[in-house]
Amino acid sequence: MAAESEARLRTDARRNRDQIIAAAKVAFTEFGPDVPMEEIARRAGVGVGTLYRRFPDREALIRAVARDNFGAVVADARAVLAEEHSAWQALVRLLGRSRSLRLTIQLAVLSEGARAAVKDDPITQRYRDELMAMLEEIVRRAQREGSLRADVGAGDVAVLVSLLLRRVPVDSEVLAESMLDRALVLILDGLRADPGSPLPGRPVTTRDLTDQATRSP
Amino acid sequence: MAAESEARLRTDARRNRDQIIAAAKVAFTEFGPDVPMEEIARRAGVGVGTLYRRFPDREALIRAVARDNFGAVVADARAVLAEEHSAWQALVRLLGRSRSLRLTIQLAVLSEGARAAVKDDPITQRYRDELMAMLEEIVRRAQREGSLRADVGAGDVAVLVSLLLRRVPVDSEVLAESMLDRALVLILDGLRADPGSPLPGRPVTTRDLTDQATRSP
DNA sequence: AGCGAAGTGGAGACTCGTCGTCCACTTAGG
DNA sequence: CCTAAGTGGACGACGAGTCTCCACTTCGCT
Repeated sequence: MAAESEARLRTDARRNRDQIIAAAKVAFTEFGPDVPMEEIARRAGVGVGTLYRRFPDREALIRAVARDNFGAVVADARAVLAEEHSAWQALVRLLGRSRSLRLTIQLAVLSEGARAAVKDDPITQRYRDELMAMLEEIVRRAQREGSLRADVGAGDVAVLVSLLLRRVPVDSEVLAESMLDRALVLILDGLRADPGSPLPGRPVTTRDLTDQATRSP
Repeated sequence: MAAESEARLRTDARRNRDQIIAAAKVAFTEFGPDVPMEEIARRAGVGVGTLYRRFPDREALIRAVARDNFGAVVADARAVLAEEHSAWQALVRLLGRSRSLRLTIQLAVLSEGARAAVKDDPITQRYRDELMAMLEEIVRRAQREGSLRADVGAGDVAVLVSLLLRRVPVDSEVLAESMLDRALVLILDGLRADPGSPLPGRPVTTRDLTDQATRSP
């Protein structure tokens, strides 16, 4: 349905639509999913009218961005998984903080509103499930190959990444980037296989994370 | 001056003032420093009028809360530093995610607005400097005793803690708590002394963090 | 126990930022 | 060259939050 109406777009309209999504990606990453619609329109070089014509409300836009972005991340992850034979290396590459992964987490995990908007979109849902499955697969393989500590679950990894990928309010972009690069390495070292300290509780699974909305017993 | 006017308060007024600060602490921790003034008043069991009479605007309230809270954290840290002879243990205890430490970071590091409000308050400033100095001291001692990896600075530690202490939007409080407990241990393991991976760049100092506002060259 | 100064609460006026519509105008493309 | 498709941005509506104002209550002194 959406695909149908999109396909029939006049070429200039199609171009504008793409620009809007691209602009929204950047704006969402930068300011979060509450950024004013007008800001997005401005960055896309279109009027708000055009934006609203294409996406009747913020939710629709968020959904479109989420699809686009989740798709990219899934493709990325698949590629990494295929190329890298060391599961640990795959994990490291996956967690390398990329723009799109950051936005994905922003939309899917943090931010109440965006989560709600995305929750019921079947396409995004499929992507998310696939992503989680891949993460679990990597964690399992890395543990089997002995590079990842055995007492963590994929959820633990996800929690750490989501902590790391949140927007940091530091003025200097460069400084922030390098700080986070270091933090990532430190965190990865904490995940390395060798006792270190015993972890409290039981491993966090991906289910633990996704169930958060359903308030299961 | 502030102290003078506070001292002259009628006992009931003084009580209300204390309740307001207590309520604000909780509300700030829970919703961030933008929580509506009315919400704070409600929790304190007073009217907004009373709130505004005591604190002419949000900034004034934030300043008062910051003083109160920083003071507590500093006292805490001092106690830990005195009791614990292992610097590593001191570090572990310090980073144990306490309510007040969380609020402190919230106000002093995250949140544009609060940072601005607090920046020029000399009392808070002194507390902050003292806290930073203590952290540096601990890091130095822990490195000398060989428990903390040598290639990190106090700033690295601060960055990790601030990552960890941000509000996590998970419905189940209990689950969130236990997840973060695990994340903390994982992060601490990454800080442990033993090679692991080489860190990129140079150690982040506390100066790197505090200079963020002044955009130095 | 009476009195004035100190303190209170909350209704509502006001501000501000954002949304989303509407329509006169422009443009793609047959 | 014509028209259906598309555009932009001014503008009214609106919700959330701030802060004032003042009739009323309470404290605590004598």
